[in-house]
Amino acid sequence: MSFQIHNTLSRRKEEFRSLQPGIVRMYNCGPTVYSRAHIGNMRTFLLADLLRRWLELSGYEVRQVMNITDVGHLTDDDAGEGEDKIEAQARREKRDPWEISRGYTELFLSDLAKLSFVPPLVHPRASEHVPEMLEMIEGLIAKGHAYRVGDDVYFDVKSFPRYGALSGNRVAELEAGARIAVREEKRNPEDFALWKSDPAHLMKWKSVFGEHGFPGWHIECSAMSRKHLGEQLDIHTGGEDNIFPHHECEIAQSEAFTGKTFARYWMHARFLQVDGGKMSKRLGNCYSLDDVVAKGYEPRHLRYCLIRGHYRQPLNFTWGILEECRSALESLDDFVRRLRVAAAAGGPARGEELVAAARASFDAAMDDDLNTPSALAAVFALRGATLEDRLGPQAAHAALGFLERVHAALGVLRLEQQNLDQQVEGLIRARLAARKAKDFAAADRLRGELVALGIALEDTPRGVLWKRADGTGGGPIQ
RNA sequence: GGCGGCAUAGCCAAGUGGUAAGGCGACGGAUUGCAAAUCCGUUAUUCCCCGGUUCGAUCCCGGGUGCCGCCUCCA
Repeated sequence: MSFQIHNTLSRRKEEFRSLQPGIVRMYNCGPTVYSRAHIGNMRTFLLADLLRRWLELSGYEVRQVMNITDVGHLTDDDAGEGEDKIEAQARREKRDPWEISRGYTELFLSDLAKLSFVPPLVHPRASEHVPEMLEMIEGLIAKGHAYRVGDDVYFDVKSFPRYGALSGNRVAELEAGARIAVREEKRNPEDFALWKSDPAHLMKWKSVFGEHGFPGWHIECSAMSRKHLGEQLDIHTGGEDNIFPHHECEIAQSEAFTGKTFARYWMHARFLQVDGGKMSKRLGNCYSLDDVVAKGYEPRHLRYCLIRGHYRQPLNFTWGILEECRSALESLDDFVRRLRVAAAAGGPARGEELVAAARASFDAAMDDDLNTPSALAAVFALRGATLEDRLGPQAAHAALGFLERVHAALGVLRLEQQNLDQQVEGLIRARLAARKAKDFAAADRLRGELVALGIALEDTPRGVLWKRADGTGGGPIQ
């Protein structure tokens, strides 16, 4: 079975094949760093991380680029009007816009790290790629796809007949839409800004178009992907809202400039819903990772919560659901401990076919357009088999290996072994001896001491399992 | 108005033209020195509604209803 990807462009699943054998060039639309990223943002970025991980496990070298938009994203991009989002936030916070973008960039990267994202090759900043953008803009003018009006530059949508192919929008219908762009200087209402000039703008650059210019939002991705990955991408990802206009515009700019297909596979994540609807500042449910942690959850609980649904399906978030996710994940932690016990125990070889079947199901699910809910089901099926004691030591060992793969793909398990300090291990062994001698009073007293140290015990037929009260660590003592 | 998506048990969520994975929760039983965990059993007979195609549809087609997204800031 090969890797199947749902391509927004064709609206169907396609077999994934990279342009260059063994190498995948992937560009992920990243955040505009004007505020704290919320858990909905994370769902979209998680699609990128999941893809990265699965492609690598499938044997590809993945050249992954996720941009940081730190300039040029206006509150009304296509009209080329409105305020720069970062400058607007700077005004609200009464700070320098560069401070704003730097601060939120750091927070964003720290959130990704906490959520176990595999770092991309590079997180290019728009502000550091203005020369590359200008090169493309001037090239587009030279090729007749863009035109200058005063010190502004617009892309001429009518010069690119495929405009609308990704989103299904037709230019004629767009004109009749709710958005009426009233920039009379534009040739067509749907033309979008490549470069704007405004002396009042705080983040600005000199160029052939004047002293006080700044780039349009869409051009950054075309320029940065070209610089870091070349003219043709294998995969381009983003949130569903990016389909139009952002990605439609990127295609137009890049393809008009290079004459080549920009990206072959487009993948878009559905918006996360909260409390059954769109999250909103008004309702106060634009939760960030900090809110999740403040409620006592670990980042991986959120990660699990986000992969429990398929990325193209609607997914709802509530605190109650997050709590269910914690329970599910803890039962998987327990599964790992049981496996360690079974691997260390003696007994005949058996159950290897169950591990092989789980792995086959898991791989098939992931190959099917990253069907994480189905992949998770394969893991739980193996957990069931383990708890029924159907795995011999070799199979248990193999199962642990399988879980390494699961973790490499999903990043939600806890597999690291933690050693007990000698004092604690001594107490556990003393209690074991007391139980064996049927001195239950002493055993319970020792367990009390361990609880005070934050260690929980569980007696099983094969020995004692310990774990820390906070859920970390744990393993068998025999 | 244009473009698109979704509707599966108490909650969450896969999936298939031949009668429904998995998780969480709940209930009953078992096991355990105790505890915890675990095990067994039960928990969807309209898979939103109405038509149609078919030997047969939850899955295909048409219509309806509801919700969501883009077209306007948004991942």
